[in-house]
Amino acid sequence: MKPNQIDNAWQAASKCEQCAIRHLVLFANLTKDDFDYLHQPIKELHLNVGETLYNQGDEPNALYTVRSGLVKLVSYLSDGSFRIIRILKQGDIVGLEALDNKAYLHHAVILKTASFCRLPVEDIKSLNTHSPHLFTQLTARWQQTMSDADIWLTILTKGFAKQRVAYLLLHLAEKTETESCYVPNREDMGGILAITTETASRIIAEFKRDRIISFLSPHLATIDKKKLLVITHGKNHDA
Amino acid sequence: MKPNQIDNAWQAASKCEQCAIRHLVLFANLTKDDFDYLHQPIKELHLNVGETLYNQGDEPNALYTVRSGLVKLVSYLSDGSFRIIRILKQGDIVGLEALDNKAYLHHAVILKTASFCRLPVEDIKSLNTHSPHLFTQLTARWQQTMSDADIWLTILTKGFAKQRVAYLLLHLAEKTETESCYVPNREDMGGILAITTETASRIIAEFKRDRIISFLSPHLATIDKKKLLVITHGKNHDA
DNA sequence: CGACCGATTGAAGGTCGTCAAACTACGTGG
DNA sequence: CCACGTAGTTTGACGACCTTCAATCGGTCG
Repeated sequence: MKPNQIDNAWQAASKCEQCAIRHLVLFANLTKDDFDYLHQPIKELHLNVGETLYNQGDEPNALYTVRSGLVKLVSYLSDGSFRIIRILKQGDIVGLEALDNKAYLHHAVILKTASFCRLPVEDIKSLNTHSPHLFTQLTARWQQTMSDADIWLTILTKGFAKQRVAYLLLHLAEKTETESCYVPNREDMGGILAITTETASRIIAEFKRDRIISFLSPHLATIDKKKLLVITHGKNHDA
Repeated sequence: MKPNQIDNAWQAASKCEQCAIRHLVLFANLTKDDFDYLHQPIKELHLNVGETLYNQGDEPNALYTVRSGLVKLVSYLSDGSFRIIRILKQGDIVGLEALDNKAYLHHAVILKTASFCRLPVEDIKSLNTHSPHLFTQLTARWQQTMSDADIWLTILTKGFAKQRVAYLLLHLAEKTETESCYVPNREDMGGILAITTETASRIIAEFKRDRIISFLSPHLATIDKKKLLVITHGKNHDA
């Protein structure tokens, strides 16, 4: 156990100009002059599965660019149950609400070992005051976030549980951009899709029997995208 | 039928400095100097129930502040069904995605006779380049939109249809801030809550029998907030 | 008046939640 | 090495809830 996850996770300052995923991140189109407005070098941090980047209600003084891994944003309801609001991958921004100076709105929990760049709110604001470049990127991120949220709302409230699970798997496969696909545990799937763990389990078990999904490890599997796509579209065609 | 809704809806330019709801709108904290960056006076427009402000895919060259009335953002799915993504009231911004220069993401349809201020995208961008005041407001609006979307996602995917209808009515009552409450037709309620028109109708009919809701006109009713609150919280207590 | 649209109600069936139990994997300790 | 406990997954049975399909009712408009 580390006495302080965050402190120990700090790495040497990143060099934004040479960043390998620069095209994906918030600072994508900043000029060399723009970087001079940063008060301190941007720091990078690494977190493991289950660790939290921040909690709901924490004072928000930074936002984070996801360099690798997966993060879930979790919100708890008055009855003790929870809902997973979003899942963020490489290039996404975690904690955009920090710009509004109030409080973080969710718990940000690591799903898959992740690394981040920490962007202090003051720097973002200062940069934005002096340069129009960042505004464009911020607009795009906001737009992206809204658009994602709309898709979730549209798809995840539509159709049978089976269709929703199929869609979720396809969505997660997009995020990883490989043949293998991260598969959340059944409880998290329930939290994402608004179904019970049992229902999630039944459907995943059925997919396994139908060879639609094959687990390589507890949270990693290969999926048959064609079959899943068919399931998302129509009714159950039992072959 | 008007040959062109938009043209005829134009009113004389509004005087932003004297706007009665200035504290609510995007230009809330602009200075007198800031307004000099506007290329043309801000125009106001009025639309009636069923008219559209813009359609999904339209080229986005303006965003709109809701001065009065109600607007629904509608998205159609591949199977022909639709989902209502958000409902916007006084002070909300319609078409924020215009800033990202691509296309409107939804159909914006008037639910209740509404008036808007039209804010050209070029003006917004120009203003933002010259003044930091607008950025603060934009951030706040984005934040508000995201926050609303999260609440919808959380609440509307949780619990029985009856609880969801109850919550929706309370939510709509908040929007109007009076004893009377706008009540969408049953099909729209279905589109919002991801239930069928029949289910929506059954629940509203039951609420009417239980004196929880009383219609003043087809789309206007008084509601018993206490009883509705009880319903949103717990299981069905048939009295 | 008759057509039409939306709201309402009924009946039947399917899906999913609830409660419960068995099973697996994993780590601990005897 | 094996017994044991814990946590997550799977499976079963039952019933409530909601969808589907259909018919009826009420109001408006031509």
